[in-house]
Amino acid sequence: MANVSSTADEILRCARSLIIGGGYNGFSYADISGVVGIRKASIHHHFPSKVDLVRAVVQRHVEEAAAGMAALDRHHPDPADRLRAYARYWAECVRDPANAFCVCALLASQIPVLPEEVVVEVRSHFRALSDWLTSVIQEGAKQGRLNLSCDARAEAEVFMAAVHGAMLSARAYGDDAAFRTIVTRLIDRLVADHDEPTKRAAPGA
Amino acid sequence: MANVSSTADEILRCARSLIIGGGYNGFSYADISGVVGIRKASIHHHFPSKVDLVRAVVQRHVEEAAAGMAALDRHHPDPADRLRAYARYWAECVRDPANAFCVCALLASQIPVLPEEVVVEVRSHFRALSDWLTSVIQEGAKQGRLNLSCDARAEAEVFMAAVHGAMLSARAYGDDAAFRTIVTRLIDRLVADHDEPTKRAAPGA
DNA sequence: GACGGCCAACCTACTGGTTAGCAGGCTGGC
DNA sequence: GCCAGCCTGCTAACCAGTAGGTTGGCCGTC
Repeated sequence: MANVSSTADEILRCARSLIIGGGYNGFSYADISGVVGIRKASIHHHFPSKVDLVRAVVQRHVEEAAAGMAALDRHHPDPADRLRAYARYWAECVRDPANAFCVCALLASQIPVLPEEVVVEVRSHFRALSDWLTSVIQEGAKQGRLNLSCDARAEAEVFMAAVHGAMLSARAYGDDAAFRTIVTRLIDRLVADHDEPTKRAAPGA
Repeated sequence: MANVSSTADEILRCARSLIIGGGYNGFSYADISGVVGIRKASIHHHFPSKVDLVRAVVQRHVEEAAAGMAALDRHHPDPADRLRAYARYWAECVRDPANAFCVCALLASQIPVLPEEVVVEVRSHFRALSDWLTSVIQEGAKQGRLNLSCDARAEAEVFMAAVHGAMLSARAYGDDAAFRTIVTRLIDRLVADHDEPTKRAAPGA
């Protein structure tokens, strides 16, 4: 909402990248203190408990994701292009170690040991992303730009799962190109299922 | 290799389910001590350090996975059936909270904070699984049972990513049915791409 | 008597969190 | 104009609890 102080902002950004690195139990207040150049107690001043901090990180991610999806909707009238732009965005993130995973996807893997407050935020992100992908795919099908092999919701769930799994594979292989390969395949299959089996030639085709 | 003592075995099983719950930093020796009914020091007797313990868990998982894939090869001559059996196996695991994730997939998400010894084991599992899926899909394509939209390796990478992502979605939604939905779609698309768009009628079709 | 399995007691480092308090900026009242 | 009062941002010092790990020794058995 209101713009928070730059220190709280820095703490959030730092916590975010630490979570992306190793999840909820993979970092401590001391880690943040070291990076931001502030004492542990000062972090507690901005975020009383670790739960508050992580929840704030996730909430911000959810907001930014919503804004990002809205921006994609605005800038890419063609649903196929919208999916490609979404993929490009994440491909760029995956290159940067501090950004190489979706905060919510990473936290989702640790849900059994996560505080409930964080779980609900993570869940809401999955719902929002699935909803958006469903709408994009639905629109693409209506316009004849995308070829679905089942209903849009199911197609969207497969898409989302594959994107998250691709982040995992990139990390496991230690090779960010793995992400791009998988996601490109995924989109090609949706966009050019019948006429262009392996590669898209030109956007207007 | 040689069958270890039942205590070491219990420790391994316990550590495994704890890792599945929250990853490398999501459990402690005290947690295991509580569940197995043994003192912390005794765990160190069997596994000198946490790295040794987790590496052993992953190594066992890799071995069991190899055995499982070999068994699927033996019991299911039809590659499409083999993929379905693989999916069924994991669908069953996902129902059980102590088994609801692939140990290697979960650890892969935390690679940046993992000791190198564990990382190499995790990586080798991803390679082995990708190799096996590639061989199954290749064989299915040769036999005309599967319809590929790209080369078998790429198809296998998409498949593996989607399966891992489906585990994540099931966890995020708190609904193990989400896993089955996604993976069923995924296989249907491979098996019955052209003649049965949404649902497989009978195995012999 | 050597060895495998186990444990009590202990260790150091670090965890998330609290407390009391300081410096500086902004306010209102005189 | 000035000062009291308050708020924000920050910190040193401290806390109890827990992390992974070590030591020395007990007990059975082969």
